[in-house]
Amino acid sequence: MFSKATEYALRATIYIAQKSSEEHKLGIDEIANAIDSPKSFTAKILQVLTRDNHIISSVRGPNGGFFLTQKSKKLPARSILLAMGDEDILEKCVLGLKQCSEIQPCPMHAQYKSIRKQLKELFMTKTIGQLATEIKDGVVFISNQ
Amino acid sequence: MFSKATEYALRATIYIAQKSSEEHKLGIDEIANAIDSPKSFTAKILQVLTRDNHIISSVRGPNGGFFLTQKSKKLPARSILLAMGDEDILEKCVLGLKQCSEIQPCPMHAQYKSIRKQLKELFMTKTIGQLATEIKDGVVFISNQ
DNA sequence: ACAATAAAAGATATTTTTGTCTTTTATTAT
DNA sequence: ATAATAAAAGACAAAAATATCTTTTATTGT
Repeated sequence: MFSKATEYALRATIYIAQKSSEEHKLGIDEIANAIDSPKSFTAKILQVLTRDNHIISSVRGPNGGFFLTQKSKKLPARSILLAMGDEDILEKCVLGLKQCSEIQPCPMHAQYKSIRKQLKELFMTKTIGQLATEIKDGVVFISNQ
Repeated sequence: MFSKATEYALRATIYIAQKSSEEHKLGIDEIANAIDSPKSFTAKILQVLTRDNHIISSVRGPNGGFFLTQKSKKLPARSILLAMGDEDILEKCVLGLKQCSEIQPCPMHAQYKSIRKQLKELFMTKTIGQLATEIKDGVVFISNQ
């Protein structure tokens, strides 16, 4: 569905949203470990989300780390896909046809459009904070062991 | 959603199903041109579908080419995904978690499982022949121009 | 038999994705 | 000020995906 980078971005952001605050920031070691992702690669991804997209916040030095502002927690999950350049799936034709549309539908269009719409709806309505809360509610912990 | 290879595989197979018969086979040039894919790369993909998976049939030499048997037209679109090793999307967690399930759901599981189910249903019920017929019915032609 | 045709097979190239490692910069506590 | 800490930045490496090109093999019509 998504690239590894986008998967890590989603998992990391949700994890940070759940565990961090402005007073308690998270280090890259803890994050990468918790979401089962390669540390250095994850650091690069967090850089993109932090520096280029301001979805995640960070400070350097002792007691530094990553955290999410309340404002960021209100962002839809889709904003992570946009930041990672991986939002095509919410828009594009299943068969990869450029001109696929209501007027020139591909053979799967009629049935697929509803699925794509639901997927888009999911990523547009669910906020990062909501996703983090669903973990807090005790349902599950992000880990891949 | 799918890899380029899988997109080409789906488009090519549907195109061959629509245009070919045991009496009228299609050459790689026509196919690659019609579905807007790189010729040699498409040839490799057709090899996989032909030699390894027997979804497409082929004969060499003059009047040779690719075609689909009636039996193959009854295969579900999913069989192409399986052949291309790209069926993960019908099974896996959106966030890429290995243990995501009803018991250990990821924060998106509750809503995503319905979408994934519909996608799987689509690829399991729609046959290659049905997809080809939807084009024949005059709705659209596969091309990316 | 022979030439022409078209897929099969094999080798190679390019690009993208994924991943690692080292150095630098900012921040903090002592 | 200085040392310790932790992210930022940059260079590099490996793997996978995408794509191209050449040679071989099977088949057919003459």
